Amino acid sequence: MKQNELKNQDGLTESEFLQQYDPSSYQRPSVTVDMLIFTVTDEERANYRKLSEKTLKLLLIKRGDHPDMGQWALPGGFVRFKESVEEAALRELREETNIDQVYMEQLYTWGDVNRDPRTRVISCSYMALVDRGSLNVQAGDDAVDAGWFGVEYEVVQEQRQLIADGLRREKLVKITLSHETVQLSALVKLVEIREGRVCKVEREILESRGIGFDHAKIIEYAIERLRNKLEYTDIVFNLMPEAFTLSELQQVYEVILGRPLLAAAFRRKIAPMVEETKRFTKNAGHRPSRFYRFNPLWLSREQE
Amino acid sequence: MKQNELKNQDGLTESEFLQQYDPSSYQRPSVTVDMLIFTVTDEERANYRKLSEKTLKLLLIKRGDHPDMGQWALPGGFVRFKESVEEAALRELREETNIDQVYMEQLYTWGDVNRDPRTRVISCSYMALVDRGSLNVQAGDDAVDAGWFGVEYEVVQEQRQLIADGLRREKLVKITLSHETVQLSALVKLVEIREGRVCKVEREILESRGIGFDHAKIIEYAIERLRNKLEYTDIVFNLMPEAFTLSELQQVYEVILGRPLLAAAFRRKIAPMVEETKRFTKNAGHRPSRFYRFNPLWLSREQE
DNA sequence: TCAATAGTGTCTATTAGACAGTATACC
DNA sequence: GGTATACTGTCTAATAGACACTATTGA
Repeated sequence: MKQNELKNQDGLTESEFLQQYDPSSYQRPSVTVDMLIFTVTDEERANYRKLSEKTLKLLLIKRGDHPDMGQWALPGGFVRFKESVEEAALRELREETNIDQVYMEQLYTWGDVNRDPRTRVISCSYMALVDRGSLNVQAGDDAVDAGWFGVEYEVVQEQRQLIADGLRREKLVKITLSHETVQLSALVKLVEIREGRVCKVEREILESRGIGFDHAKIIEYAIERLRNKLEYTDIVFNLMPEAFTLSELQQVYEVILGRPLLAAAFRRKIAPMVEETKRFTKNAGHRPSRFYRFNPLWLSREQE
Repeated sequence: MKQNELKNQDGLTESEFLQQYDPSSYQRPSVTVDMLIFTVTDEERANYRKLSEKTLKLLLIKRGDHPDMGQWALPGGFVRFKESVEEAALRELREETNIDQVYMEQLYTWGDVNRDPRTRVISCSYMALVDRGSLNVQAGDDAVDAGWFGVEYEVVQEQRQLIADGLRREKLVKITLSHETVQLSALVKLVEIREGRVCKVEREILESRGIGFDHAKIIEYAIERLRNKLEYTDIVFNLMPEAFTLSELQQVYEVILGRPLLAAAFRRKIAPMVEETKRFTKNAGHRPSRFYRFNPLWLSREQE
């Protein structure tokens, strides 16, 4: 940015203006990042020839200090004055997972006034997708414990209602998070009101068992985004190892979308995104499956 | 949030902890909102029987003080300590356009360290779509002038390049903004690097003529989002008056997407989103066109 | 009558869903 | 041989692109 020689109403040039500018003259909110770190894991096989099932997992930290001490929350922390928001997110990611070569994207910024009892906190959420193989988790510094929670997302109620000059849609989503013996859950209400031309979506936490702050809302949002992007981008491959079978890939889609897919159609759709390898699975108790890898020449449409 | 009777490492309960918590102990960034307020206007008709052309317009404010005094920038301002980020956006919108019943959505939060020479500023951008009819613009308080700028978006170069273990895509976008005799322009470079599983998109401003701060980048991002959402949601109707013809609607699509559409396919696709009225255009110099209105029963897929 | 737009019909290509049918390992 | 998965073929339905064709007005 070039310096500006114009003088403002007080007769100051840009550099004079900046010299007298006092940033401490009003109260500022704090800014944090919240990380939604997802991965997919294999569960135990029920029997030697069955495929192992996949589970979508989310990393949570047990809060070791106030506020919401003892509850589980998204990893995250304050954005430092001299780092960008993205750098803060990468730093948190590294602190929690010990890796930094991962896919990460910004989700949404949560700006309500009373999100945190300490002070006014605006939080910018990021979603990271990591492949289980490259992972070696450790608890963050201010956390008693960290855990990968299995994620379940269920729409328990859906309503549509005509109102004056528009429509109101309501959806109740139950989110269940489980890790060893710990089970957390939340009920999030999504309301979409359309009145005339105004359309507004609001999220409200009706119940939050063991999940700190307003993080249930953020988790709900992230799962929706993940599901949507799964369908029109190639982000899945961030959850996969270097080589994978198409059945595994399909399982990952199914566990994230929460519904079964037809193999034939799935393979057709996925075909241009992957390339064959010469390797096959072994000792499966059934027909071996070919390994594929991501085809980087695949052209995704521009995102977002 | 319930108070917590647990004691932390210092032996404090939650309420004791909050009492001794000092939020002023470290330096904080400022948070602002930047508003991308779009509308579509009719240009003069070239001849009595031609249709008038549509133009996509964006509201910009001429900066009346440092920094970037004299340049044009997105309307916006600081988020106050006791208002939510969304409230701040609505407030700015009201200050600029004098209306508050409009469509608005959060776009992205820009968190680089040196975005603003005054101090560290994190900016949360919002897009608002308004219909020209309900509009009566006035300049904001700290602005010398406000103007609706015609928006042109042109991809001037596109490159794909194989790199070790991945792909690099580069796109140069030229944005031109014009209002009366003022013409602003910017060249934004978009780089998408895909190395192994890591995928990153970065935006860089190569040239910015008359556009303040890093706003050219934000404008580029907003236009991309607007284009994408046009295709899979019903946001167009926020840019339309209560009643409109399908040709007008198609024109709006065309001017935003920057390419012509085939009428037959367009009508088929749009059909379930609109409902007929009994009114027709008059004195057009050609066959009259039926007016339609938005059908609020149309079910958009869940957004984002 | 004709310029200019409004609106429809239909052929084709592509894609998603459904499901049957074949292939192949390992116990 | 039987089980469980891998993978293909094909019918159908839905949708998008292309383009020709008909309809309707005001000057």
